[in-house]
Formats: sequence, C-alpha cells, structure tokens
Amino acid sequence: MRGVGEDTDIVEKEMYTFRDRGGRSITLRPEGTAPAARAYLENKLYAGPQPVKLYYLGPMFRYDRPQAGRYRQFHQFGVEVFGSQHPGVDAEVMALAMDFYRRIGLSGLELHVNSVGCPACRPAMRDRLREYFRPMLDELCPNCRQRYERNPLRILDCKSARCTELARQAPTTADCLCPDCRAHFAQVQQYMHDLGISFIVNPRLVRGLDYYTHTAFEIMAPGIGAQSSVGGGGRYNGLIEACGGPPVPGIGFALGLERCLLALENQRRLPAVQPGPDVFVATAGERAAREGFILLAGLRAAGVAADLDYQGRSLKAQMKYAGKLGVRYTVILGEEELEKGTVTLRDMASGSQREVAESEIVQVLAGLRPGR
RNA sequence: GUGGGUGUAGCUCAGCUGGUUAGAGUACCAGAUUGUGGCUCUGGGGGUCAUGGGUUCGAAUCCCAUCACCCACCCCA
Repeated sequence: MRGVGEDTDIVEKEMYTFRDRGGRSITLRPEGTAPAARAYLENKLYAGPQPVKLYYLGPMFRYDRPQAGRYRQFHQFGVEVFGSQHPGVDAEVMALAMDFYRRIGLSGLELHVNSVGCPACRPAMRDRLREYFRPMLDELCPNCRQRYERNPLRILDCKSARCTELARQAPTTADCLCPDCRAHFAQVQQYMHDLGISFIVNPRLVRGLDYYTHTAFEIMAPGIGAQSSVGGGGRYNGLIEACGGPPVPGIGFALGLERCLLALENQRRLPAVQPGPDVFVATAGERAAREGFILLAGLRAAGVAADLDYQGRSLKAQMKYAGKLGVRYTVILGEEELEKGTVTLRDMASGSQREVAESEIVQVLAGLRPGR
C-alpha cells in the first residue's frame, strides 16, 4: 500500500488490517489498481509491447461501518491500461465501463468527467484556489480548513452546504489547466463524441492523490442510497513511478458489483434467477427408486438438469415437490412402468402424459431441450 | 471513527404501560379411499424471545453492557 499514500483516514480507518497467527500484520486489499500496478512492475510488463491492458475481478475489503451500498467485503470489476497517454485510450476505458452497464441492463446513469491537471498545472491550481478561499477561510467547515492546507482541490468536492455555496464562484480545474492538459481533455471529449457517449463535464469532480492526472470520471446511479457511485476511475500517470517503476502512464476504472445489483434492483431490471432442474424423476416402490436413481444419472450425463427425491416422500408428495421446483417435465416410474419397460412422461404445465420406452427417455428429454 | 434504529419460529412480523404452557401469516411435514403437483380443508413438528449481567415474588417486556445487522455522517486510495 506504500504506493497509495498515507492519508490518515485511509490507513487508520478504512483498511481491513489484523494480525495473523504468526503475528504478522495483514491487510486485505481495498482496491485493484495498486495490485494491478504491482503486477505490471513485478512481471516487467513494461518491457513488452505497449500498451498493456489488464482486468481484474474479485473481492475487496474495507473496514468502514457498513451502510446501504457499502459492505466490508464487496466485489469489484476493473480494467487498467498501462503504457499509453493517448486520449483515445481515456475514451476507450470510459466506453468500456458504460458498455458494461448497458449490457447488464442499467440505464439512466450519469457519467461525470473532469480533468484534474498534471504536475505542471497542479501547483498553479492550488495557488489560485488558496487565493480564492483565503478571505473566507473561517467560514469553511473544519474539514475544508484542513483541505485548504493539504489539498485545496478537495474543497470543491465538499458536500457541506456552506462550502458548496462558497465554492460556487471558485476557479475550477478547467480555469487552471496547462495547455497540454487542456488539449488532452479536449481530445478526450472529442473521442467521446466520436463514440456517441454522452457525459457531463463536472469541474468539481476531484481525485485526491498526486499521482492522479488528467482524466477523472465517475458514474452515478440515482436511487440506491447515499452511496450512489457505481464506478469510477481516471488517469494516473504518476502511479507506476510512485511505486518505484519507470515513468509509465496509466488509466483505469473500477466498478462495484454490489452497487450494480442495487441499481438493477432499483430499476427492476434484476434478471429472474435460474429456476431449479428441468426434469424431476418421481418413483413409487423400492425397485423403481433404484431404477430412477440410475435413470437420473443417465439424464445428467446427457446434459439434462434433473433431480429426484431423497426424503422418502410418497409419490403424491414427490409430485408436489416437483411442482414447487418448477420443473417442466416429471418422469414417473413405478411397478406398472417397470413391468412394461416404460416410463410416464408428464408435462407439468399442461398435465398431459405419455408413455415412453425407458430405453428412449434420456434421448427424448435431451431432444426436448427443456432448458431455457 | 460519530449519530440514530433494529434483534421473538426457516422467512415477515404481533406480543399494550412486566403476570399462566410465547402467537399469527407464510414456509416445512403428514393426511383428506388404494400410484399423480398447482386450489381448498384438517392435523403436526419447529423458538436458550441476539448474548451476558441486573432490578423484581415474577422479565420477550424495565435497566446496564457486549455482539450483530440496518440507515446516515465521515470517507472513498
């Protein structure tokens, strides 16, 4: 975590840290960008063809007090591109994120985009902000008074009503960008237009740490509680170097899967869960039960999702159970069928039944493709 | 880290200002003529009332503490 920074909140409050049996201090990863950067460095991926495009998907951890949309263990999907500062890559990364949301069925999202400058324009940006806020310093919230010293950019981001009010006339990042950053941001926007992706330029969107440069973006979903961000990312041209590597540019995004689920639920777009098996094997009598057990294995081997009763239920109860499972077909096997070498195939929706030779039932059901 | 709320059956909850064997709906199980689900009816199983203390003749109910969960603040690398 060395590369991430030493903000006290991050280290002391949000990281999930504990001691293991050997007394070592263990911290569960809170996000994926730093690990991805480490992978890039440790495996010397900068020595190969650039850019390098990576993705990750997995559990992350933070020790906050939980609330709606914020869990101590959650899952993130993210991508990182190392080794290119081309503005088209910025657009590509944002497009990939938006395409993901679109494909899972989310709509009405807001993509906020900004440029937070680079080491060349950041000092001037800070100076101008300090200059602006100096006369109203004691009107700012205690938090922002600290931000004034440490990172005045973040004052723009404050949610306190008074600070927001005071910051209304403040110079924005857009006013302070150096020519290079301004050009880069303009091109990013042009590429976004080329891709037909709508976005909102939000000059108050800020990323805290120094290795963030140029593009910053965040995707908001209304209606899922106080934690409305479903994903975000940005360019970090200083990160690899800050981690002890060569000066390689990078950009990426991460999105929270649980928040996507919350948003899907809120929009009533959660897909129905796949119901249970497609076929149930109901039997009557001991011999039939054994025969059914073998038949079940045959069905499964043929790729049919099937199940049977292990609770010793009566045939009637088995039918009831099959109904609750929601299967489309029930195969009924009892003494009568055993005598004739057949099974009864019942369509649960219509209630119609027909006799099928036991030797053919697997093939018949596999052919019916009872799955979705 | 700060504030508020909630913990009673698998699930959703009721249980008034302390008073008999803690309830409902739902789910589960079994029956309603012998081998057939969905509707209905009947019966049944199931709770250390979050945990630990305390007050009281008596606590699910009142008090304290702890834990967990929920919501918000903070923050979001």
